[in-house]
Amino acid sequence: MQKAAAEKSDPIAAQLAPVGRETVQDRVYSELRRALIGGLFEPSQVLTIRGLADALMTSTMPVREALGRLITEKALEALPNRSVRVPPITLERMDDLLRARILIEGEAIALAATRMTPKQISTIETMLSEWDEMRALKQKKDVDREVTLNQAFHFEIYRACGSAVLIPMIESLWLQSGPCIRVAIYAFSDAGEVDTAHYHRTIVKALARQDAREAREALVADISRPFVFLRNKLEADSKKGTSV
Amino acid sequence: MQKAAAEKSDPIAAQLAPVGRETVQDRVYSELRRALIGGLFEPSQVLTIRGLADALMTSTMPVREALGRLITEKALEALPNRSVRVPPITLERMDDLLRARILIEGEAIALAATRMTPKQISTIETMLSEWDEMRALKQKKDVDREVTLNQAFHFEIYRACGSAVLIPMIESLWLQSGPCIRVAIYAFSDAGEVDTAHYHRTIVKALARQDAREAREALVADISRPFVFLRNKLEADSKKGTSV
DNA sequence: TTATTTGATTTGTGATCACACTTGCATTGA
DNA sequence: TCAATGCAAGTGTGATCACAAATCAAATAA
Repeated sequence: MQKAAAEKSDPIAAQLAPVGRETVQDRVYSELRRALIGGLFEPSQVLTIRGLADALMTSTMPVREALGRLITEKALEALPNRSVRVPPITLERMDDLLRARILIEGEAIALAATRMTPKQISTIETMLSEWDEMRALKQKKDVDREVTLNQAFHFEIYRACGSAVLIPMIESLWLQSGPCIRVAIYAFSDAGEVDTAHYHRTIVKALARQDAREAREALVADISRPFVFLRNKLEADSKKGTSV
Repeated sequence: MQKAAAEKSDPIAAQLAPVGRETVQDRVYSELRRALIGGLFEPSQVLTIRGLADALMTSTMPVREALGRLITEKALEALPNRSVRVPPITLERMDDLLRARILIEGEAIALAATRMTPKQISTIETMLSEWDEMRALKQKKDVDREVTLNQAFHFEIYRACGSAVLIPMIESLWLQSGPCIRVAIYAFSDAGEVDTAHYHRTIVKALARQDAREAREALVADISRPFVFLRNKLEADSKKGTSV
């Protein structure tokens, strides 16, 4: 067992090649998670185990376990028929989600404000310029990249709060609001330009000053935007037609 | 298909006998959940799929899916060996859990304070007297019943907050702090009597007055107790012996 | 034409099997 | 005596199968 001997004598190499290999189940779970946060599935869409298994080139086994996990996180919904779908959007649910996000992400950024290192601050400052880059070549909106960049920015901050309890809850909330957000972003592009970078800049300034109160307020403004926008849109739509 | 016809013509009966039967997986999941919240497993205990399957008289399939779900909720922990255990108790984790619980359960009870109906208030008032009953025959402390009653009291309140997002998060937090709580309750009984009913009575009074602020403060006092108690105990223990 | 029924297909669930990896213990060697 | 080696039991993971329930479609009856 030369490999084990090498790991024992060289703990650094052991860390570089961690013993825990990635399972198929984890890959499927991450894949579905990414798709949900990015809003690649649309609300009320029904997912089948065999369908996903074919799409992900694996058997049904890893898929059903991943689906079960996503259901417990309320990222998916189990219908009484035993079929699973991505939860539909309702006004009540949106308000509920936004309130929870304000509460928890607000607390996380307040904690982060007092704990972020200069290095971490400069990391999120660098991210700001990426928005400018993206705006420079704004011939076509790259929604995927917007979502990814926005997510990276927020979680870089949340990670700094140092709470192993809050962060998974925030991930769960993003998972649940993913479908709504994607719809809202598409609605944004119809309604003209909206400057996410401006909101993020305000957040960075507050964090640089270690001003927890300002940071929280700026964050609330940032995450509220898509929700209030989508809410207005849905209410306008329901006025025009009686049906949803 | 007379059954389908009956359901279609009688939607009430359909609700009384919901089509979704309980699966074995759900039963296993609930069982493990209950055991964890009740603290029947001790911290750092390793659980095996086949062992649980035998204990629950089923095959490995429902167990592995239930374990996967509990791992995503951070109620259990996946070690790099691929074995799963109930997470060990650390001071950092306890503080982290308590802060999150104060934040979220505090918000839930504040919402509930403005929404609870007189009927709901009287329900939790009834629960208070059960504590007195239990204290009457206090020859032996019935920890299981204490845990169950405490849980029923709190969730009767949380349900009234009307948030489909906050309640699952609270359940997840209870799942995570279950093992700690059990340890703390046993420590309580060593340290003499502690009057849970007194704290609950204060909460009920505040809720009856629809005083959200008072209710939140009383709740914080209630849920903080086992944590600060256990914290003191752990710190005292670590002073006596260098090892944990 | 419309509503009902019947049959075929699809789908989720649970059990079992095969494989790879880990763990623990006994044997062997220095 | 002690460390290293090798074997055996145990464990998690993924695939496949069997079965029951649900869904859909065509065919039949009113």
